[in-house]
Amino acid sequence: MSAIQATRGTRDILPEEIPYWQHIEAIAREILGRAAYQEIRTPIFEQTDLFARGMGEATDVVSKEMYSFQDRGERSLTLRPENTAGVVRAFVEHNLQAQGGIQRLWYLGAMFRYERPQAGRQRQFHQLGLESLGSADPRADAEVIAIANDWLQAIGLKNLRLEFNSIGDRTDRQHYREALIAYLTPHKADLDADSQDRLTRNPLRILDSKDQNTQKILQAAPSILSYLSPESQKRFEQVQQLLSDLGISYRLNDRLVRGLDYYTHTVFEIQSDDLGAQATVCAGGRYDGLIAELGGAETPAVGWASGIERLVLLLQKMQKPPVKALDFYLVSRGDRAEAQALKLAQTLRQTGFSVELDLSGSAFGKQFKRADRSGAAACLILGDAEADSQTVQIKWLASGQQASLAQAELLANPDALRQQVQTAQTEA
RNA sequence: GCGAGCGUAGCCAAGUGGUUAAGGCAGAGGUUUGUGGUACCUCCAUUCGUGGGUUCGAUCCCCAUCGUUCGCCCCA
Repeated sequence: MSAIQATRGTRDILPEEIPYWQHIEAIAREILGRAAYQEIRTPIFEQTDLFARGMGEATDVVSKEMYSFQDRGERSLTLRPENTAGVVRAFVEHNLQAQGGIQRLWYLGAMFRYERPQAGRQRQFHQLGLESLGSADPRADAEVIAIANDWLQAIGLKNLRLEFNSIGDRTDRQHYREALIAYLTPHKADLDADSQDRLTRNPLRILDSKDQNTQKILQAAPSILSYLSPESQKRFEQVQQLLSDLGISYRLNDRLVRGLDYYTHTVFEIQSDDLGAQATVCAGGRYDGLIAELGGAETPAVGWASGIERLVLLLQKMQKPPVKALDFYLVSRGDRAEAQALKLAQTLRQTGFSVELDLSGSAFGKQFKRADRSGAAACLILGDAEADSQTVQIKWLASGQQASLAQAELLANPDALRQQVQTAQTEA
């Protein structure tokens, strides 16, 4: 009888890995909070139509990567492949724009895409993202990029690079699209098979083909930047100026296009070279048309999303996980002592200390061995002798110093005890 | 969806068509029946992802399947 395994493309995040996640999330909460962002939690599944309209029917994500199913009421539902559409849906549904000003929202949660699993790519994965809804000001673009930058830096990641581009508004892009098709059509026979197919389906995406010959042909291709209207050009330059003023370095990449249809003007990716084929850890841009597309008022917006698994992979490559800080490991042996040990553990916990209680009942020698491995600052020892006299032995594991004191005395001055624990922990 | 590699204990890992599947780490017990981090001893896979086939016999060969890794596609 074989045991059931986690399904393909999903995985368990075991306690050993959790410190990395908590580190990433804690810093995000801090930095997003300081930037006046508020958390939003939207459903994990939505009506299929929301994603089809939001991301574009022709995109790969919609056409072949969605986890869609019918529920018992015959509704077509889809596990969210990304969360911008869901956040925008909530924004429109609850009329958040009526609250005035701009809405700054962030989210964290599981996303689902039916793809072939690979390093840094699962079918269920987690994204942390933000959406700044309601401002067309170039400062909004620069602000969201600056927040991403601060966050990734505060996490401790190095060697990241920001790729930055503008794809203009719809009209700019239409003109460019025509020019690109006009340029590539004579070379069609020399393009790789995928690119030939994309020439009619989604020509902009030919730009990031990895095929060498295609890239060679593209060297002389027209640039999107030559097709920006004067207004689009101006806002592109403004965002760049703001980034420079903030001291954020970026690489202009006029070949950077994004896979989802809703982007306008600013698009960017933050990439790492340490992840193999999945280089992008954070990506986003402006999406001025999406909110109206989904039934809301015409509202400019900009945002990004970041894949947590990829950040965890990068962190694991560069640092050891933080060791858990345990204050006390409590060993006990004998009927009276064991009964008292639980009470003592609870009292210490209620006073604010962390305590691991050894439940094995095995020989003291074994319990000490576990105490040592627990990483605790001190071992508390409770045998029947101590139980009878209402005392406890405290042994500081790093120094080996041991003392006997009344249980009441241990808790008489929590601040002093906390001080001792901290001293022991910093020494260890 | 396409191509290639891999799958031996919790982890790392050797191995061979033939009655008993190395080793290391971790774990459990003991030397030490109330004192850890060292040392020594003992234990820890009727079984080699799963199912089928070839064979007198398969962990090893073949097929299928599941999972995984790398690349493509695509994306965070």
